[in-house]
Amino acid sequence: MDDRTYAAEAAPGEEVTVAGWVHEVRDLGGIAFLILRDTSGRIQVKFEKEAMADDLVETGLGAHRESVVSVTGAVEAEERAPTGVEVVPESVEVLAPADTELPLDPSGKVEAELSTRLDNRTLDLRRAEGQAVFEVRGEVLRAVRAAFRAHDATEINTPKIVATGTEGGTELFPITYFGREAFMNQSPQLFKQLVAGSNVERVFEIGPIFRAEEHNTPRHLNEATSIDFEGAFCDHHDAMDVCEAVVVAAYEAVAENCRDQLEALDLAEEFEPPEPPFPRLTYEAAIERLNATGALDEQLVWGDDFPTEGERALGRDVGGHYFVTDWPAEIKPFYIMDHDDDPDLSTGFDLMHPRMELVSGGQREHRREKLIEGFERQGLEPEAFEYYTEMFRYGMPPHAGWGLGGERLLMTMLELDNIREAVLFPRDRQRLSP
RNA sequence: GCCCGGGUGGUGUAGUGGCCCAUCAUACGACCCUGUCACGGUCGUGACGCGGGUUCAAAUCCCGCCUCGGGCGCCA
Repeated sequence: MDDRTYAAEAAPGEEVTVAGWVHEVRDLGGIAFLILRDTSGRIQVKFEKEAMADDLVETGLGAHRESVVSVTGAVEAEERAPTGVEVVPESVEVLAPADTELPLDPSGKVEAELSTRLDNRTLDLRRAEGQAVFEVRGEVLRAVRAAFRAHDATEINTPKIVATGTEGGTELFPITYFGREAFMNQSPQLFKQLVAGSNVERVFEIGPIFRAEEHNTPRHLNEATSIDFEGAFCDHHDAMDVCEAVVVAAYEAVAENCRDQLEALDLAEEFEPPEPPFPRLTYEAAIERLNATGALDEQLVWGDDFPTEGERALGRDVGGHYFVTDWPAEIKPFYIMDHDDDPDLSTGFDLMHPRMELVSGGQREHRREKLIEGFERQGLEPEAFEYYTEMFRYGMPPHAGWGLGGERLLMTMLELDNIREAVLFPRDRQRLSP
């Protein structure tokens, strides 16, 4: 296929071979048009029945929608054609026929439900919108990596099969590991800390996390992509700075490099990168502000977590991304450091989008004794985490970091209704294939 | 884990006890049409998730199962 030309690049005067899917055949009688679609766009192939060999016309017009065809012919400028050019075919080959009845309509004339789309993801991704989401996703990941590198962070990969859970609390998927009990990791948290404690110092990881919660919502997955950062000699303020930079970099890259995709998603008009710095509200201030909105039936008091409706109300009030800082120590995990001058207050922070939580982070407890106390307070057995706590004996620097839900970033960025749209093959409560 | 709402041709839908051997769109098949742009026109094929029950009568009401979606909790 060396001499294949993309639909969007076929120039008048050239002799080309274009290959792609039959998007539509419009047969007007004496003249007919086959719209061929590939990754770059569409191009029209013209069949003038009188002037062309019967078998050529038969092959071309007999191809069903979504069949894969290869067309060789001359490209001609034609202002009546949708893209200003059309191919006059000399030969047409059907490389792969498609069944006549499709499980969903890639031309988008008839909507399909999300579950139908996910069952037929290949066809779904032939829709311009589906293609656009994952092209944007690729750009986000590229931009995020570049932003981390600009902050001197090294990309790492940590195990997804582990002996113990990270934080307790959340449900883990159990597996059998050569006859021993093991789990799919819910977070790279402890591992990235162990690497931040080395000379590598600043690390990031983009990888899967697994959570066995049986929730059924448009914003949860059982396998998600976590974008994690951890930096030695960072405090929670530094971590928030990096977080902000990474999120903004993702938006800016999409604004700059994904115009066509935003167009396909009908977002081109309103798409705007968020303006740093994001407001940083303390938990206490956030509670007061939320209570003042009057959105909740019951006023929140110190120590409460924000209910879903509260997150949304506060999001509407703030109107953009914002951090919530200085959470009560009791509702943050053991590895988050508390303020020295107020042990009830933690350095934990969340980054919120008006629709939902995106990031959770904080400065970590690097003092071994305090860390072990924390384990005990949370009802975890420190012995199970010796591989982790032992390393705190040998010079663990102060460090901080965070984890960002990759799909949530994409979902909020592209205003997707359901997080499953942001994953090629989502894993949820009921979906295990494809 | 608790709670709520759905499942009708390939796809998306209308249909709250008889007006339904089920509506519309799209797809599919046949025919007509030489500039379509979601081409148009005529005709045609094609469906009530599964099982049980109520009733003279069930797509419609009830029960169970399967399945999908959503809300809360929790979280990324």
